[in-house]
Amino acid sequence: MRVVEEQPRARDASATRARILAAAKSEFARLGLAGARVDEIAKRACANKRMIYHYFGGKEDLFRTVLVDAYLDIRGAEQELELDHLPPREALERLVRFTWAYYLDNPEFITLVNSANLHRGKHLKESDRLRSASRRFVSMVQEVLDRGVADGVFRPGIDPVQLNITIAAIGYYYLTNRFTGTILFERDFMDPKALENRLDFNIDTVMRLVLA
Amino acid sequence: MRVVEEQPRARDASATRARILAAAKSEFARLGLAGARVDEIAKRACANKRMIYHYFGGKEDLFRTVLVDAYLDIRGAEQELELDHLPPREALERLVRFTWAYYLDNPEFITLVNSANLHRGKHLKESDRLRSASRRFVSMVQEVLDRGVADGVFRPGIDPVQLNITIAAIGYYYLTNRFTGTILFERDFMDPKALENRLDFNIDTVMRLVLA
DNA sequence: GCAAGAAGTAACTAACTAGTGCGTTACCGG
DNA sequence: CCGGTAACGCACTAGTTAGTTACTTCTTGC
Repeated sequence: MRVVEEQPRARDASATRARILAAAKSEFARLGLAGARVDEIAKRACANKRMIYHYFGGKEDLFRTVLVDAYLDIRGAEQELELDHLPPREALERLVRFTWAYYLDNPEFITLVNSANLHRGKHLKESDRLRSASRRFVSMVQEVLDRGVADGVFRPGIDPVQLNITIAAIGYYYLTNRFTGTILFERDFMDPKALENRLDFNIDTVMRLVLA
Repeated sequence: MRVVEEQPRARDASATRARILAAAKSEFARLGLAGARVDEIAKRACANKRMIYHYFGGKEDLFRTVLVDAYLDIRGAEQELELDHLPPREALERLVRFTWAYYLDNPEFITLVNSANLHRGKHLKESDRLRSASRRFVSMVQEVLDRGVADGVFRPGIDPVQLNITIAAIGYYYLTNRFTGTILFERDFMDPKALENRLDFNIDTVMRLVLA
């Protein structure tokens, strides 16, 4: 029996922290806060459990960090859409498409948000960064609406927050409830054609909602 | 110190079973499958933990029963709407109002569905009762749509499943994410006026979606 | 009125789980 | 090159948790 000499890993604090965060995001998304296991997160991160407590304090603090990161990621991506470079109708359609694509590409985001709300939002209560990022997002949509009204293509008086909620809702609900949906409605919610149909339906819904 | 003589409770299998089920529904809704505690469910049901294993088999089986019951309840309530007695527009508005009111009156339903989907729907996979209840529900909406098209008030070609998903989504998302929503958008999602506004917005959304 | 099964209880267990105490090792500024 | 600090790892613990064993008590059909 030959013993393979294990190299002690080169020390890299930020890389270890990042690996833990990535593993935690995946585990919390998959199993929720209560279902996730600290030992498993450490194992998947190829880090010692002790490091989780060193960098993040504890399971709940790690969860909080994962949540804030996830929200900052989507809010950051939204800012890069450059909706102000597009005519109002195209800008709004682009937002609907982006939201749908983001949920599809980042399925952990949805379950993390569900977990955050299962815990009544207590892990996000005092995050000013998130609040200001959201504020910027709402005013971005407000601007698109204003331009649309000025151009006469959108009807006036639409609340941008309600519109945002609806844009998120019609994509989010379909995807988060795809398992029960697939069972109850006896159609494969994740079939590429079904996904395409849903996106088309959603764009139509939003357009009919705002068009003058 | 006077010892109060405890009456042994009259034996009532179905009542005990029902108490366990009610307590389980509340606990699973509050904390999820992983977060709920069997001991706590027994305690809240004023039942011995052994009875849970006696009546339901185990924690996961209890969860499954809670989920099926919850779905059968909403599907049953929908059947009592008698949409076929109303003109198409009123029928559809009634469905939107009902869905919203049901979520508001049964907040556990939403978190149970979220939990079911976190576990990828595995607890509902082979429930034929749910599938047939859903089928009846879809055809009920289909009929309303058909009548609306025949009357010339609804445009043709609307998929009743997509419509149902949207009607559910715009209420469900607002309510399930009310905690993060309240924090991020800095408005009280549960304020009575806010709830009223949301319902109005949703009715408007659905009507614009279907009207010819 | 009595046998037998059903309802109910208490105490237990084996496995797990978040968190820690404490020692070791690499790296970096001086 | 060396001393201190930050990164890292092992092994443990105290408390939980789902599930069970072994028993008592009530109810009901005959």
